[in-house]
Amino acid sequence: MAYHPAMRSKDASTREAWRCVTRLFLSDEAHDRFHEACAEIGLPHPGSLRALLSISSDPPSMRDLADAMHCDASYITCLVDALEGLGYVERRVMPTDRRVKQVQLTAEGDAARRRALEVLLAPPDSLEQLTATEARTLAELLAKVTASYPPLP
Amino acid sequence: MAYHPAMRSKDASTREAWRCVTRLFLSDEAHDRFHEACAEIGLPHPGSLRALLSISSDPPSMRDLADAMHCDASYITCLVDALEGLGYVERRVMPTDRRVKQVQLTAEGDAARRRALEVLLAPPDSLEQLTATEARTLAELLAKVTASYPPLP
DNA sequence: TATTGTTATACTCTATAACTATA
DNA sequence: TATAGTTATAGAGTATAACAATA
Repeated sequence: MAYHPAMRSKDASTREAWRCVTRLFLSDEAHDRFHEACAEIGLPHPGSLRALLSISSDPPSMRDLADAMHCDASYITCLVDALEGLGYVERRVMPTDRRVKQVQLTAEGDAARRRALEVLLAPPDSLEQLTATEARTLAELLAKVTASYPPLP
Repeated sequence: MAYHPAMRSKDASTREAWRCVTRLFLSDEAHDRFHEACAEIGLPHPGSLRALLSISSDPPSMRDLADAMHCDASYITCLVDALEGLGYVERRVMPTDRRVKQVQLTAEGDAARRRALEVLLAPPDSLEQLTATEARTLAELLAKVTASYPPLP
């Protein structure tokens, strides 16, 4: 195969970028932030915060949540129990199919979610050191990369 | 306070960049990759892979590993047991202080680590779609951001 | 019969407490 | 006495299996 400098360079750059993401991941920066956000709104599991963030204005069923979070339905029961206990969500039996329960965000739940996001999305010091131009470029590139991932409320 | 467009823009960009990182984090992309890498080299816990990756050529003590991983020493015992059972590391009593055990990587351990990294550092499809220039820019910016984080072997 | 959700239970990962050996 | 490491045990988080209600 012929030498192809552009391809080789692109591959190396892509790998280097992903290596940095992996380091970010291993640094527990985002992980710790997640636990802080849970503490902020009194949630016991990180799982219940993920569930809270997954609930859109179109109320999902328990099964929808299980699918979105790639976990077992029984665990969703546990997570939604916690959210309901804090008054952040309500279970509503769907009239058209009485097997299904829809998970509806309450006003308190919406406020709690906003507070949790405030903690979660506060950038760490390592990002603050970028110049304005660098920050904008980074945001644009990462937005392109994460376009296919589930949105954040 | 006076209106200061550059600052405001920088803050918004930084937040947007971090929001993307959080989405990447929530997507379980890196998390799943970690489990794949564990399976590749027969490790039971993700923790034991983190430990394997933390071992430098200057063999750390059990306590060094516990400090580096911010976890309890007893858990390090469990992780190193797993690594030793697979022949990836050896415990060596330090001659100058016989309380201390140094964790030495074996040739098998070094090979396993390389295979694990191959899985771990293979960039996901979402990154492959960048152009060569974009990938290079992203790598540079992320390298700057993660400069203060622990390195990856 | 198949699907939604719940309960009861078990497994995995990680921490705490009590202990041994060395300093 | 204090520190390194281990053992035994307990806790948090998540899954599996059996079940009830509805379709």
